[in-house]
Amino acid sequence: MKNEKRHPSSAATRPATSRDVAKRAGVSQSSVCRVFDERWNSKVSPALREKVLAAARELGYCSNAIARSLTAQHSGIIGVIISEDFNEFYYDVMRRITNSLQELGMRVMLFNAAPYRDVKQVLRSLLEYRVDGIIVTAAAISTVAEATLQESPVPLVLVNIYSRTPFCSSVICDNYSGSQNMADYLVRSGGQRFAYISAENSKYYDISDRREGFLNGLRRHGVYDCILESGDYTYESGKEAARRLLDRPDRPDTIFSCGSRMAYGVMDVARYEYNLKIPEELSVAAYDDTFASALDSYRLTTVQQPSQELSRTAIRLIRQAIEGPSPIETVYAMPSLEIRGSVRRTSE
Amino acid sequence: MKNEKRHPSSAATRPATSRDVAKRAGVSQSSVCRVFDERWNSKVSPALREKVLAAARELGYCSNAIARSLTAQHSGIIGVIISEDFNEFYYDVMRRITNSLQELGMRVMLFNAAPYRDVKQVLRSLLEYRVDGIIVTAAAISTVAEATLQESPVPLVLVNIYSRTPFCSSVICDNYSGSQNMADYLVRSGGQRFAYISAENSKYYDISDRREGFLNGLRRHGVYDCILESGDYTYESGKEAARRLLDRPDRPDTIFSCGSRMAYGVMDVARYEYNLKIPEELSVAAYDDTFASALDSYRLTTVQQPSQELSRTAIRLIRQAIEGPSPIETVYAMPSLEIRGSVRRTSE
DNA sequence: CTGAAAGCGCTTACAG
DNA sequence: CTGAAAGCGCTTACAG
Repeated sequence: MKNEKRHPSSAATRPATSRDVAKRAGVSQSSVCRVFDERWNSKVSPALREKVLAAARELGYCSNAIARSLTAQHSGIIGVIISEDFNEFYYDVMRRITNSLQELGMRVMLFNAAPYRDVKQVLRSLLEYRVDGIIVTAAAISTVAEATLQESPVPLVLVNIYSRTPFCSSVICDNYSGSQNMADYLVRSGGQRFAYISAENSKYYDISDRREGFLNGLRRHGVYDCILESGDYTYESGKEAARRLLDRPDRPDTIFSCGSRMAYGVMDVARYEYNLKIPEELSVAAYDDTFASALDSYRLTTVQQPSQELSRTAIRLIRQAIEGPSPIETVYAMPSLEIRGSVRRTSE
Repeated sequence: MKNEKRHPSSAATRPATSRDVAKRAGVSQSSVCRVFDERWNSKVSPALREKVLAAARELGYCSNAIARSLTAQHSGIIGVIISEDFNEFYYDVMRRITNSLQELGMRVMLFNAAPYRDVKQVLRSLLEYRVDGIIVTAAAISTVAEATLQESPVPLVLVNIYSRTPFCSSVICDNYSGSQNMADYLVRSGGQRFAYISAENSKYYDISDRREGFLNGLRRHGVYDCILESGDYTYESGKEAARRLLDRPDRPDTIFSCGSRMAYGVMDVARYEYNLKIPEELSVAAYDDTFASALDSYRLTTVQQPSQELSRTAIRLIRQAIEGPSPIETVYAMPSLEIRGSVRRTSE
């Protein structure tokens, strides 16, 4: 379906420049720029100001940020690197970061660092555009990528990337505490035989913390036994792990999964294949609160990651780093428990 | 948790320029640039090339895309405008668009056009950075925003925004056909009494097409009766609509919702409050295939939007428009049916 | 408060 | 194939 209309020719007449406006208004080019520069426009006489504004309006003047970036030696652009395979949670974080940056008058240049794609290239692109700073909000950054990032000459902030030897500021969900708190809750709710489903093969850094936090949380209550299973974060792998778990003679009565998608699989297998009642006969809980958790068919109790705190902190850290030399901070954001109906309450 | 390390000073030594490299390599500045310009680097002698590359490596030279944009009169940046309240589907579209653009060597400048935020401002920012083109992938663009976009001097492509008087190219899901095909399927599956849940109060353009396509699809099979209900796209509103529907003496046996979240609400109310078996006693289907639809607890039959075709077409259209004057196209992308278990099959 | 001039780091004809 | 020069559209001292 085509018609005779055409796009505005991309070879259209050049947009007006400050020089054009100056000529029309009968003032100097520098004066025009001063009118459009917040730091100066108070120190400009109202008369000149009016003339310039009028001329600018007539010519449809729109100042050239590219030229400004070149002379001002900062671009007003923040590079944001996300990860290809990221989920609802990271999407939410990205949305918040974009919003905040936009409100602060900064621009976002977005890059997707697919696992297979070279982070080096992405970083290079970012540096070519002389971004003022970079926020890396990626679950899956390999250690080689980390080495690359380490060479960045511009301020960097890492979101949810754990580094043994911090070379820049970062904000991280406290996965250990999140899991530990869940362990507390599950023990107090009356759990007896526990199982934990991990996703070890994943390149996500945070997995071991979630497991360690959980196991340690149990231990603090004198529970030293916990069946360990694993999947790959998918619904299907959760179902398979559940079958292995529920086929055991020493079947667990409480299953905690390091991701909610796997937990949906556990619940569906338990109910539809093993005819188990949830939570009466089996308690299920998971890390990461995704959409389906709130639906009546699941009502899954979860550890909710603090996406707002994460993004706020990331913004604060990157602004600080851009302002000038600042100490490297590692901030831990506290997750919270989202209690729903998938865990039975026999005690308390 | 702070430590003594510091971010690389943002007032660090200036990055090396082509002039620095030239000096070090003992060649002219233009030669340096030619080595780094794909269009030229074949017409450069290997000897000179080597010298330049070596010097560049030593100085850690990274060409300045800002300066290049200024002289080359194009920035290599595409503005992408998304909508604050958008869902999984739009997120997927955005991801694909970002990926493709990145692979084509273009940069993405991302803006979030919240309904309350001025599209005018977003457009202005984009124009200041002299983006080469703009892709608007937003479900919620008001007509006033449309008027603003209309003034864009740079090529524009609209994704899923319907305009009565097309002023630029766009790619749109064929909501009418999607619904009509679902109507076909539901009638052939043996549906008798139909209901449609809309979300009329939404500012989304596409809603009436989904309804009309559905009603017309029914009519083509001689079905002129369809109960009309409405919600606001949320799970809760779907539950409420379901209660009203299932309380009727002429209770429908087939419910089609214009969004899947509302359909989850319908299913949960039907099963848990009305003790209805799905699909035996009630068939449910929805527009838009989101994650939970594939879970065993729902197995919702849906109309799946063609996110890949949508993004591919958007890329093609924006490239065309940037290349030069091109006819305005309105491309319709065909959705497909994702058949699962939420609709009974009594005939055929 | 305003203007003239230099310069940001490239690209692009134009010579040679 | 290589270099010198002008210019992209701003900002930033420096005068006045």
